[in-house]
Amino acid sequence: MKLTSRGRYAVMALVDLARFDNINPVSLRDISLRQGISLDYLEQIFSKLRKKEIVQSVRGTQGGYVLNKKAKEIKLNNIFEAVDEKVKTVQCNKESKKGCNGKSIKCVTHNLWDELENHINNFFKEKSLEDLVKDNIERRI
Amino acid sequence: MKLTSRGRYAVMALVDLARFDNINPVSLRDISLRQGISLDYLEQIFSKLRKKEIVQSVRGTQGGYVLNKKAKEIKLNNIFEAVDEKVKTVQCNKESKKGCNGKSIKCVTHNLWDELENHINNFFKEKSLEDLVKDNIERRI
DNA sequence: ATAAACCTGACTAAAATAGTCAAGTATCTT
DNA sequence: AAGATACTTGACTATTTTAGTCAGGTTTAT
Ligand code: FES
Ligand code: FES
Repeated sequence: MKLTSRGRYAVMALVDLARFDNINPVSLRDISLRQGISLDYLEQIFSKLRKKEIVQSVRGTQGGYVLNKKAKEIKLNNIFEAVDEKVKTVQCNKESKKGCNGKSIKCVTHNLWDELENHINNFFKEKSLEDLVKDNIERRI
Repeated sequence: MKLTSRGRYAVMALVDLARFDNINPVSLRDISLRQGISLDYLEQIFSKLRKKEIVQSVRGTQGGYVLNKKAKEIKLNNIFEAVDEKVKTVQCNKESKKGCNGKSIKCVTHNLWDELENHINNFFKEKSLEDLVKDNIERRI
């Protein structure tokens, strides 16, 4: 199981944004430079974040992005959902002969993976962007 | 983040094995049929499980595999480790200019991913094969 | 002997990921 | 009005990983 870059970048970028958007919108170029993430890739990611109303865009010179909610109200699971970083542990193939078909037949481990999925998602639901920013400021990164 | 088939199959197969190895070794062919997993793929997986001493093989006719430890002592993290299903959340690229280089420079989210990794691994360390078998018997699957 | 079952390594196809590239549009500054 | 900055979109590509196949063994009970 691994975390994809897309998910990781989304969180990195938003932590950056949360720290610097107090005065002016933050341009993706700045985030790109500070966090070492490809500008083009950031654009893809922010397009998704905007559609899910996690950030707001400001076009034109001096434009950029701003958080669309309080950092406290943005949880990790919201971010991941927005960028399609979903936790998927079950198989449950519609048309498998044996085992994982999800409906009538559940494989011997189905419940286990369900538990795991919840376990992970709980972690994401608890953490807010604000928590992350605070952590960072404390450690002076 | 998703669980790979290899990891899922390894656990499915071992749960099956744990239920049926009391009298005779269990052949991969039987597991393949019961769980709907490709025999060739199972062989790859069991080769790894054997090397990590989670199962023991019995060659020849009527051969098969047997658990090498008590089901209670086999934890999920042992299984995953054996089949290289590792949890990887950090990036920490050795040679990245900005951000994740892991040594001197840690990106703004490094600690978060570390926490996540621990969170997930704790789940794996707690669950034993015995727990899973019991669950299954209770639910009469 | 022979069949069942383990053993091994190489090979391949498909999917997902991590980007890149190109051609815009909107808005601020001068 | 011109130019620069920065958002917007969609298509395209390379790389990597995963999942699975295949072929050719060896061991051992009967
Ligand atoms: S994971 Fe859902 S039935 Fe196997
Ligand atoms: S994840 Fe370790 S430095 Fe970014």
